[in-house]
Amino acid sequence: MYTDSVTYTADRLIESTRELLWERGYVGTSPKAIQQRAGVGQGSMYHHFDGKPDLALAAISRTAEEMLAAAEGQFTAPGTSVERIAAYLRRERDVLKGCPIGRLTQDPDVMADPVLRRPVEQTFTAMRGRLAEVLAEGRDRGELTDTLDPAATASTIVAVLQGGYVLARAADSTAPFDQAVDGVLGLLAAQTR
Amino acid sequence: MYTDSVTYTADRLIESTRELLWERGYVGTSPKAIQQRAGVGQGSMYHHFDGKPDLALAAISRTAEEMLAAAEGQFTAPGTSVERIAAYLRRERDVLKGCPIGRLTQDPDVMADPVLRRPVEQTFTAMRGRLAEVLAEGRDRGELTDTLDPAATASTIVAVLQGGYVLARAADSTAPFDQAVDGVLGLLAAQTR
DNA sequence: GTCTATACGGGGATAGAC
DNA sequence: GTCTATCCCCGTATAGAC
Repeated sequence: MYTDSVTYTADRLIESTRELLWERGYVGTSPKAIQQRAGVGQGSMYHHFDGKPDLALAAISRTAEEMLAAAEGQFTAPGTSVERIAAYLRRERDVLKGCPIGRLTQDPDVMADPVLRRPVEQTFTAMRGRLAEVLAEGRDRGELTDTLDPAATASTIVAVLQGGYVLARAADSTAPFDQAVDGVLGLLAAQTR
Repeated sequence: MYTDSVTYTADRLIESTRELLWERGYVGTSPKAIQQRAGVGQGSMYHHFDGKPDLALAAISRTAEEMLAAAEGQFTAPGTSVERIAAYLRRERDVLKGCPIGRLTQDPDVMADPVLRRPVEQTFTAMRGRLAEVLAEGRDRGELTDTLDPAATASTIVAVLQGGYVLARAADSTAPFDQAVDGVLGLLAAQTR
């Protein structure tokens, strides 16, 4: 029964849930751990939220909103289509922590619950759609070749980001992430005219 | 104390561990679930393996070997550099299940254990290195432009694959994966001469 | 609103019989 | 080699007092 009327205690609970979901995923996060990190007692938690899924929904929704808003900041900045995409890909990130939304994709209990699943699905649908718009705009302005497929390329770019996190975590280094980003931007540069 | 001397029962345990790690990750997989899926009793499991980490190491190692061997099959096939990469990216895959190695990257307990972490790290290091070789070969043969960066592009390609899985799982559809692959191959086509 | 008590199954493993 | 018994702590709550 998550609503937006958030008290101070509830907010602390949501924040520690966000952190733990990011670090350990849904399956790896227990109510007890959430309470301890928030410095909130058992009774309080169950007073403000129905349980773990309810709390997770609040946390995931908040993270999803922030992610899209942050991206939008890059997309609406001045510059060419490719410049804005480069700014987005290269902006400051906690690369080794990975994507807080993308990681949920691997969580069987999240994917099995339609309510928890929805914000994850919508986030990526929105991201791909928005990037496709930016690319289409670049093409229409004559910045990009006519043969470039905005939708496919948008999916490629989002995939490079998500996959870059995977490579960085596997290597315990941001280097492969940066390489992957440099690589796709190099390929994209060849599409400018 | 995992070794390669594998009995029939031990093999069944390894196989069910592989499946469960793929479906639910390390944190989400219990010894009990492994035993039940393998049709093997508690005592048997602890006779053949020291415990969950030991069993996981056997499972992960086997999966990692298979993954690299499968990729090598595409890379050594006849055809141009780009053709072989396209064959690799487009080969039959269980896209919605994701990558059994890549998903471990999100598992805090796997990443925290150097022994379990190593095969994950090595798999991606090898994949990126091998793809870079294939690209460098294409460049040296004059199939690809001289300005293409083999190492960066290799990371991009592996990232597209890993990220493609994420997008597919988020959408519960293989479409974004296929789009991402088409997108990167489209960009790569512009590098051929 | 928050606290403590209580509950019940599961995770992960050990012990010893067969 | 495999089986059953047993262990202890944790996950995920519910109940009721304050």
